[in-house]
Amino acid sequence: MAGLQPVRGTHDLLPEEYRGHRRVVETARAVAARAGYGEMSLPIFEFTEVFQRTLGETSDVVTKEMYTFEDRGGERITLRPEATAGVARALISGGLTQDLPLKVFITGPMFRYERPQKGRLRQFHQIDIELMGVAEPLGDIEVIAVGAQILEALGVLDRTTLEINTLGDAESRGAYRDALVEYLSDHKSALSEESRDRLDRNPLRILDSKNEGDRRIVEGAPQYGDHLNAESRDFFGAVLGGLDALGIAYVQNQRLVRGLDYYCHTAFEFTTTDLGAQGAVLAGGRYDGLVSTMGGPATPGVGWAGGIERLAMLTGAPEPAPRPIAMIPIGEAAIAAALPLAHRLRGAGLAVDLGFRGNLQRRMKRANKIGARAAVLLGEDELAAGAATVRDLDSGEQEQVALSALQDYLTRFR
RNA sequence: GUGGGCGUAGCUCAGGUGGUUAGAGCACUAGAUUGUGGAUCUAGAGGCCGCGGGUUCAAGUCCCGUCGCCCACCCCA
Repeated sequence: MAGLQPVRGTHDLLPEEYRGHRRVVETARAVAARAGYGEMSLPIFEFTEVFQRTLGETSDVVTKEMYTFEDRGGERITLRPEATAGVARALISGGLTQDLPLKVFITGPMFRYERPQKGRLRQFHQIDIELMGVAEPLGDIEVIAVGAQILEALGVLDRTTLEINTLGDAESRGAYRDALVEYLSDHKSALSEESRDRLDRNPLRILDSKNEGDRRIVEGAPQYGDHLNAESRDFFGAVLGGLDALGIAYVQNQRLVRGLDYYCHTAFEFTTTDLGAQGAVLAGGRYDGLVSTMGGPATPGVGWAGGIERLAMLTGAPEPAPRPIAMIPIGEAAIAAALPLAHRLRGAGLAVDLGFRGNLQRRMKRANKIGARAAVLLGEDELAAGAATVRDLDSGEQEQVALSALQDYLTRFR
């Protein structure tokens, strides 16, 4: 069976599986639209710097997961690993800073060069909303609330836990970072190799370590909460207060740190234990520094991304496809007549299947196989009478219907 | 990048300690049934047993390598 294979970590989405994806996307799109988030589409590749600068030179995504290549003009191009940086770039290059707040919904493929496993692919799909130009905690609350509402609409909210944390503002983050580095340096020899490596480059990530020894050391580490300045504490308090007011349950998790460098203040993740090791199903946070690090005017932002594959797995079997009506001509004359008839009925909004070959029995079998709701039999007798025999494939009952009344009659099978 | 498991028909899988024409179920095609589907029966088609090398009189089976898939670490959506 060697030969043609899909590229590792990519996946064909056949119609049945794709219905599950569509349900996620359509639900999210509708919920987001009600909150005023309009859908936009972005290029799936950008200049490499767009991601390199914004995601942070030390993040895993940038250091080892980007699909980067040189195009024919010698430009360094990267397939987008996430959507937020692209929105920020569009905001700046498209002059949208004059029209804030910007509220957008995005969906499409993302690319990360990782080792595939359950719920993790190299080409995967996300839904994503971004709110830019709002510095108030009300923005964080709305964005999280929309996420929760989408999960609710998908029927999976009660299978997730909202974990939330604050990274504070730049001042708090700096103060905490200093305290953390001081503490960890005292235990440096006991840290795992990887964590020792992170001590200089990205110490906050050590809090996230799953290494046994590291975890024990982290237990005694200074708490984030103790180093927040008053402003950051108030901000976080307001966010939590808003969630309380909306009845959105959450768990504070001081170890929740975002992998991408541009986050500040609120960080959150809706997680599940039902998908194996890849538990994050919808995650995001606030990124007030992003637009300015890209060279644009200081513009606050909040947003999240949700994994469509993971959400689709969680929602389970997709809804069955709508049941068509099978058009079954018998004989040459009927075949000639069936095509325009099917065309007209389709034009009127009915789902009509017309097979390409076969006798009556074959076509009936096919009708059954595709789950047709009814069969429209068209033979010599019917043609002569200007009618068709319509058979209800569930009950087995059938009756003759004049062609002029056929369209009306068939609507009962929708 | 690191570990573990697995690669046999379109799909799900059998094929003790090597032994000659490689099997089943589902799906597919045809017929039983020339204007009536689902059920049943009959027949048929479908395999470089992932790939390459090695051991052997003999390899789907044992050994080495390689590629791929899955799961986990890591990271995240």
